[in-house]
Amino acid sequence: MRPTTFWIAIFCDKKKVCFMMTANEIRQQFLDFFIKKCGHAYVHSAPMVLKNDPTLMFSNSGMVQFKDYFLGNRTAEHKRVANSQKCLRVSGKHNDLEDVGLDTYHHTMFEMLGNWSFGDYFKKEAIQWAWELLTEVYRLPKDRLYVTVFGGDQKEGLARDEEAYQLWQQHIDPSRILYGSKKDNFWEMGDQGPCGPCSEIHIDLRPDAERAQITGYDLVNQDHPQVIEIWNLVFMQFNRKADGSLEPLPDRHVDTGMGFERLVRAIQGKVSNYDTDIFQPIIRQLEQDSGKNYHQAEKENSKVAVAMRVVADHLRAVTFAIADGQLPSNNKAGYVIRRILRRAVRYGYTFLGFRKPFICHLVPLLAEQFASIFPEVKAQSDFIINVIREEEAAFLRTLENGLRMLDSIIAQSANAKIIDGKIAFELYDTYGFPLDLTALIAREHGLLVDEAGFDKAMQEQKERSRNAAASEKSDWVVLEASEEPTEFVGYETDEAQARLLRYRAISDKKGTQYQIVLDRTPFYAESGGQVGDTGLLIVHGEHPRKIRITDTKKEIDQIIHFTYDNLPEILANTAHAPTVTAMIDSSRRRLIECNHSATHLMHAALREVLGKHVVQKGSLVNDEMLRFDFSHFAKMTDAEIEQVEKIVNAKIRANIALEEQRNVPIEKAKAMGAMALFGEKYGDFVRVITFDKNFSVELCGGTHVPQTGVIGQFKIVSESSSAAGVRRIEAITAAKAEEKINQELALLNSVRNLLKNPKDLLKAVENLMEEKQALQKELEHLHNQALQSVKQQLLKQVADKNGIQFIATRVEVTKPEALKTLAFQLKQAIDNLFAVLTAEIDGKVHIAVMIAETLVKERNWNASQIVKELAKLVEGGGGGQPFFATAAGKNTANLSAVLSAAEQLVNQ
RNA sequence: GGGGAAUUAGCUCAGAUGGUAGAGCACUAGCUUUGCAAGCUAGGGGUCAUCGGUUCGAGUCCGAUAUUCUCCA
Repeated sequence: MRPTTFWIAIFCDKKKVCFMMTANEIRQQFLDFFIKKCGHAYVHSAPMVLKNDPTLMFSNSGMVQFKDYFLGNRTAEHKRVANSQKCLRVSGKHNDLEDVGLDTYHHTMFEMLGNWSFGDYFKKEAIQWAWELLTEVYRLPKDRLYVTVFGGDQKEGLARDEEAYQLWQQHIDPSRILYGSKKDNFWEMGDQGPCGPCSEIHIDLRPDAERAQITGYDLVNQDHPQVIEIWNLVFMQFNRKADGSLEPLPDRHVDTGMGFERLVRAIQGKVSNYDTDIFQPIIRQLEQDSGKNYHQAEKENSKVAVAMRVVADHLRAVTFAIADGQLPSNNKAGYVIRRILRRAVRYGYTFLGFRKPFICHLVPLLAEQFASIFPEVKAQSDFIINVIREEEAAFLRTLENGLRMLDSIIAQSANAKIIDGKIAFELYDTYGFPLDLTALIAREHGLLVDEAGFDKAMQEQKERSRNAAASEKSDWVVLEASEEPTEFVGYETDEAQARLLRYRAISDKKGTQYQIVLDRTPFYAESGGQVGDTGLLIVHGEHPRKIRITDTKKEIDQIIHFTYDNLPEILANTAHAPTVTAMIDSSRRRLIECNHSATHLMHAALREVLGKHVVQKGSLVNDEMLRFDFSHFAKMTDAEIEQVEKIVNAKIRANIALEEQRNVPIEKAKAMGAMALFGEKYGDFVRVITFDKNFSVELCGGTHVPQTGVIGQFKIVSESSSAAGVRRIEAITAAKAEEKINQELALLNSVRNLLKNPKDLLKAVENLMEEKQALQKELEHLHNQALQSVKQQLLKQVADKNGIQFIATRVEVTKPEALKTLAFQLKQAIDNLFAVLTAEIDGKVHIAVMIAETLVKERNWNASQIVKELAKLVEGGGGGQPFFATAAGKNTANLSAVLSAAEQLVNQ
């Protein structure tokens, strides 16, 4: 990474010309300062989207990727590290998604600059370096800076952080140091885990006149938009346990986080993060595309400015998420991304007048902007653009539907002057219409929305969901303390002796499960798409006991075994850390391995057949099948699918031996041509799986067949789309494939037998279908003809009675539908018609009454009422319209009575 | 995992309260035009997602299934 070395000249303070650092330069100076001057190692940002952490969906701060170091689960490779971490926050104290864009300094996606000490330096250096960087390198005015230190907490029994106070005094006047409460100055990762006092640096960016009136000291931590925290130095020295108590950590760490966007704003002297060169290029593009002016809108306090901020912010979140492999979808992390994108579309739709996808056009700008620090966006920009465009288009359609629906609701509610809260919620729920948008449109029509009703409906829905989820974790029961991560021996063996180190209970609606940690295990934990192993733990002792393992998962690099068996009871009489024999379900594992190795072969084959743009976007491997999602823009043709199958099966027959290399330096692995995935966090050393070094080389932690011949057979069963620009293939291997092929062949055989073994089966079926259609047409035609002749006869029977063209007769037809058709045809042929047609079909009497519209009006006759009267005679019922009605009854003996009753009607 | 909605012609969609399945675009033919673009006229095209139920009668009401969308966790 090289600093971009151009300067932008700008005018500030009207007269003075000063030079302003670009955002890219500011970031680079931070990294240079800690790396070159203070001996830190640079670490690339972890993916913004997390894969193996059940407690968190996204990196929400810089420390997430270092969590294990703080927890003591792993020792750091470098004791001093500096980085810029991509972060995403959509909920929390200040980061509720619905608030972002309303102000000028909160974001969903942001960068967090940080310097880190893992058991190395502590408060002294952290404070000194922070001060030096801000005041000497960035030359921020000292008279605008304030710092806070932890003021102690009686309830926790924690003293003031005098040490930090003393250290700060060496740099800054005591009148600029504030003591803070536990809320502001004691940092915790969550309910449990490492924590400690922190010290924040705040900056007062108000104009001098305002500063003279009220001092910045009084505005620190008061939510003033111009007096803001820019850097938080966290000194981790405690571990919070599940029962709430604190214990000192063996090693003390430093974790600092500086909000990059705010820092840039402070250095560039702007009143808003969005006025910095991080956001301005995007906003300028938006101005061009929408024909609206941002700063004008800002002055007028119009929603146009909010909308541009929302779009500029959300664009970043969505783009980086997709670059890290998280596509918008309908659940979990994917749903968060979808919601963010939709919020941006909504604002663009309502306030910027966009009716077609517009966010996707901004991606190239962003890709260029971050090319040096986060190249993953530029490398995939075509793909990202496609995904965003499709998602935008889909939501715009939904929006239009909702608007139509809202229109009709407004039309119906015009008298009530209020829109039912339940309906507003339905709009929100089904069409993604937020309340404010519904309210806005309602207001334009002079209506209000019942907000209380909306909240109630929302609350009810949340309640339903919560009851369905909710789980509770107990503390770990530690049988033997250990800081080593579990050793995985499953590459070599299916069975191993191990010690049971700790376990805990997890309860939810479905019952209680136990999680188990061993010192070593052959159980593969679900990862990289490969499902976790199942199997048994046998607890040794006088009375050996079995623990059935139903699943194995990773939790921040710990291998966790899951069981529903009652662990406290099983372990009741065992000494601490009992010895167990851990054995996986081997036959299941062998099937999984076939599918996993086949996935690698298929991945390589796809790249050969479709092109190098094919990149894995998701993978599932279990004992039944494999599922593989990859980037590709068109449906695969049958020929392409066939070719992929052919290549994979050829490689299987070639019986290529597995080549497994562990602890390969990542750079070397890449040089070998190994496919690494975006959005996947790799360590410095990786495992490389090769099947023929000229064919398939992948970084992979999963388990594989020893040679490809074991797979036996490979068969693609479906190819479909899973998202915009992403195709999904499902395939089967080994015995499953054989079974499937045999089934299909058997099916084909029985069809062939049915058709008496024709030469060309396909042609035979086609003929059959054509013939059937022709016959159907002909039958219809004949039916019509038959009806025509009946109609001709009926026409002759029509007689004039008192000026009414009357007919009442029984006809021979086979379907009730025919009575109806005849009645309508008679009506078309004869004016002033009064027709009563009856027929006996399937043991029931059917009656149809047709009355000319003129008679309906003149004589006030009603076919519906008449038919009801007539139906009574045959113990039936019926109804219809005034001019035409039908009925049916079961008393066939009285059929003629119906006809004479009809005659009487006319004679009256 | 839970709630809600949608599925009608090749495509995009209408079809209050159950009562003879429709429009626009696309398609075919004829006419108009030097040709194109287009216009006019006529026509073909439907298992109203599937299965079952209620009813004299179901695209419409009820139940199940499938697929898609949507909201919540």
